[in-house]
Amino acid sequence: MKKGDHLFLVDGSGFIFRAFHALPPLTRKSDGLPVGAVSGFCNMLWKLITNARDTSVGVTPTHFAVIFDYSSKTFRKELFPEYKANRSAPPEELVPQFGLIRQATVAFNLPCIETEGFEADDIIATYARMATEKGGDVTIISSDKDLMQLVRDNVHMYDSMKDKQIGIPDVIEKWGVPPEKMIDLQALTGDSVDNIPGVPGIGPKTAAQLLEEYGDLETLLARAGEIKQAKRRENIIENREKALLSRQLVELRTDVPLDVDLDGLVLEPQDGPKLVAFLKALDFTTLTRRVAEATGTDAAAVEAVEVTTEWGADAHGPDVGEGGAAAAPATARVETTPKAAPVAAAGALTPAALSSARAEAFKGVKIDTEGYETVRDLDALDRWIALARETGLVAFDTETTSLDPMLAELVGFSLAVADNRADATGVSVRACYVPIAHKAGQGDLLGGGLVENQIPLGKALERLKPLLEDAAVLKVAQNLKYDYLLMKRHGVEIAGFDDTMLMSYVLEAGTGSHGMDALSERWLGHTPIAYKDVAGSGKGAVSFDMVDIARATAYAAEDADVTLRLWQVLKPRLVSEQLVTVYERLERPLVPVLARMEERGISVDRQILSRLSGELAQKAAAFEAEIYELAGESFNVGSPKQLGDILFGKMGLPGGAKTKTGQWSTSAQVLEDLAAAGHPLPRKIVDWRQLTKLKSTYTDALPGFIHPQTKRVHTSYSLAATTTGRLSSSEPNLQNIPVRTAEGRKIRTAFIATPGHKLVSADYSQIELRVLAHVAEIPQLTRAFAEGIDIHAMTASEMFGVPVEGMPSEVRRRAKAINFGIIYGISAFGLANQLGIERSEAGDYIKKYFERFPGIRDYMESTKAEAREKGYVETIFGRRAYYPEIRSSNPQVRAFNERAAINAPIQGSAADIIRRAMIRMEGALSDAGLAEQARMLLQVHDELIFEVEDEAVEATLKTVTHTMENAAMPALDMRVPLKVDARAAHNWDEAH
DNA sequence: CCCCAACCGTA
DNA sequence: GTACGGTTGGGGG
Repeated sequence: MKKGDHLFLVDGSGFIFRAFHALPPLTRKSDGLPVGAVSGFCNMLWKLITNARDTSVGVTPTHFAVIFDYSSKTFRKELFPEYKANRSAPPEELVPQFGLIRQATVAFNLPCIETEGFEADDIIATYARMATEKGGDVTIISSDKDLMQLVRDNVHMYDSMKDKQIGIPDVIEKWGVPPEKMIDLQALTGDSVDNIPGVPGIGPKTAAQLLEEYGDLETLLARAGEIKQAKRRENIIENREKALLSRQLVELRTDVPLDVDLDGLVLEPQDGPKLVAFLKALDFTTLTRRVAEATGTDAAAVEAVEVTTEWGADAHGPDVGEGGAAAAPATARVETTPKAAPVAAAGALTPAALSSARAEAFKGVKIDTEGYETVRDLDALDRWIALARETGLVAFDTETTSLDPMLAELVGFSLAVADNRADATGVSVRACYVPIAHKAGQGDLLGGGLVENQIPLGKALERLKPLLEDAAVLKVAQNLKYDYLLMKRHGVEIAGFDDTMLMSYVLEAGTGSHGMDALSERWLGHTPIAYKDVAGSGKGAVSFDMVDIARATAYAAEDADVTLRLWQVLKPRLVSEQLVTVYERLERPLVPVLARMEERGISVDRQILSRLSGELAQKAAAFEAEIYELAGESFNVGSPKQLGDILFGKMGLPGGAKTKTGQWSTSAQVLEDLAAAGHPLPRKIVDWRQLTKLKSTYTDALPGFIHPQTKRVHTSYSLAATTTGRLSSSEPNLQNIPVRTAEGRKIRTAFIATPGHKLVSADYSQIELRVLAHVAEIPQLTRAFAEGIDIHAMTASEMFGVPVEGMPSEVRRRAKAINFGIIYGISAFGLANQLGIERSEAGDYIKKYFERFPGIRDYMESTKAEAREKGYVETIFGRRAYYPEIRSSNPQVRAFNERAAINAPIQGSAADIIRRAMIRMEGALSDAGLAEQARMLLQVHDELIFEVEDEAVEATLKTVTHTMENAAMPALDMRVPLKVDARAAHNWDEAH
């Protein structure tokens, strides 16, 4: 090693833990072997070996080593037996990956270093010393704070997951001390993870301050008597020995005896076949392809190597992989690289076969993200538009400055078309990116001039509008609602579209994410460029207009490309699964409806919220004072942990339930019980929590969502977030605005109609019980609904033989709880909890209920059976909800899935009904001549909220009620009438 | 800085 | 007992 050489030291043991938690779980498809951390490790190594210069490391390594911990028996353990004593066993999915990562290192032709009795950190420290003594530079690939003491001018750290280099200023910024004082700082603070004691009560801030004042640990200990704060002074004097011991534990050794010297760490060229054989064994298709290409290896000709999950002291040496000890080694199957399947003409294929053939074909073809065209002028754009018109099919995607379509500015858009003249599977896809508003400069106040050679926004829209609004050309997008809303703000109303996200949702609700990356992975076997790799993440993130256009082209055009490929696979699958109707009647038409609702937003009175915030703050403060008084000390009331310590530790109250982490629960239920037993404090806590909840979640947060231009609040609805078919609302969530308590309802008074208007709220009465009566065909329920009888009273009367007239409220309350319980897939445990009765008594109720309503038991049993057999259940309109875990061997998991499967057709059918009402609503209002006067704003599962001109209120109430009550027709004539209550008022509280 | 657990708001 | 999303505290790197 000489000056100018650069040694990379990878903290292998640290990486695996971090990668395991940071990366999504990944398993080998053939056998479920967990390989997520190994995958992250391999990708990181490959990137550093081939491309370190383009990362924030900025240099190419000449020397390279991967360092591991040997075992837990180290010199530190001898020094301090409790060292790392509170470490729990690693997660079971992680265990097999330890061995695989060592094997990966060998496959990469990299030295794999470990030394008995020392930790990886000591070895790293030793090599770093050796290299710098020879004049070389060092980069430690880790973000572990324990290694920060090594940072120098010529020793850097590198966080590979964040692509961030850590130098001296970074250490100072983060810890308040330079790297060489990190040892003293850690000696003072200790480390609960490694069980290093430190000085109690001293955290990083205090430690940095003390070191700033006294220089170093020794001086500090010598002059501890001078510290002003009494408690701190005592602590330090008392724990002097602990601090010194901690220092010994924290300080890294730089004299570890090493078998391999620096010259043994010279970076060797990659052995293509050897590495490919390993990567293939783990099914890392993308990386296999990359490596094969870069090393000129014919991947198809390489046989996957056998891999082993063995490791540890017994597995050391060259015999790795031969081991026959405890765990049976997981062996890879040998597999050839998929080739583009020969496919017959589309006309000869069934939809199912076409979908599969396309998926197979796509999986065998690499997507080349460098081959996309950047469209720089109108002639080129016109050629693409002509191509789209010619084929009648184009994938469209926008790139913007924000995830919020109400705030986003258009930066560019991408198009993809399929070449019809290629084979019928449509494998040949061409894509382009059209930059419009990319900026140059550093993003400071002055930077940010438009990059040259971009089509101006106006010109682009002028060309794009006729294409997007022409229903004869099918536009395909992923999560179209976003692009629809954005384009609508630019005066373009997209017509004639499909949405791959909604297609996936219809096909497989309940089986995971429907985001594009996940779909691409699932259907195409392709990992698209990650957004954060283009625009950064966290602090280093930039908006898309600051992204380099070449990079933006690769990313954006790939999105359109992938979207079109997904469409080619998913569209025929909708046909073969007979889900076209669900998609076309319940999903796709809702996109423009929701986009318009979001665009309209609702008016929120800032003054009301601000006044409420003030009131809540005062009341909460008063409660806090009383709470501290009763507790005898002040503490963070918002911390369940601290609260638990006070209630069940200090005050010795009887603890009730435990949380799943073993903490005492301080839930409202537990506190209510304690209050009922005569303890004054718990009641105060409950009240305090209510007030602070209202303040932080609603009165403080809502004003921040008021749009700067429209002055209204625009929520975002997700169409594909739930398993059952419900919508969800976020940013802000307007589906959980308080209503149950008087205090909470005040928040609803802030949701108001603009002058000259009213808010109309229309909600379905008992829609889920009506759906249940319909699907389970329960005569008593059907009759009661037909006659408009109080359904809970009827239930109570049937069960307990009590006449409805003069029924005690407690009896009705119990029947009501049972009715709700049925919808939720009742259990004796849950019902007992709800009613505060014994489980046996709850069991008796359920038994009696089933005797009276045997149709419900039949329905529940048949629904469970259906879910078990088919893996999914269906709503009355044919929407599917998948429950793959219903066959779990874990009884708890199974029971949970059974209850969910029972609930899904009920909740989901109700969701379908209101979807149908929403889809028809604008037409109905328009037919009634109300299009201009009544605007639908919000949906809250069984309720729709409109803003209506005063004169149009009566007519709107009528139209809305009628549309909602008849929403199931004509597709379905329900056995039970649907009932809607609607009213109008100035604010949401009074309208509801 | 990110993630999870606990808690709690709605239907 | 179902379905969600948001806030806080706390633990981790």
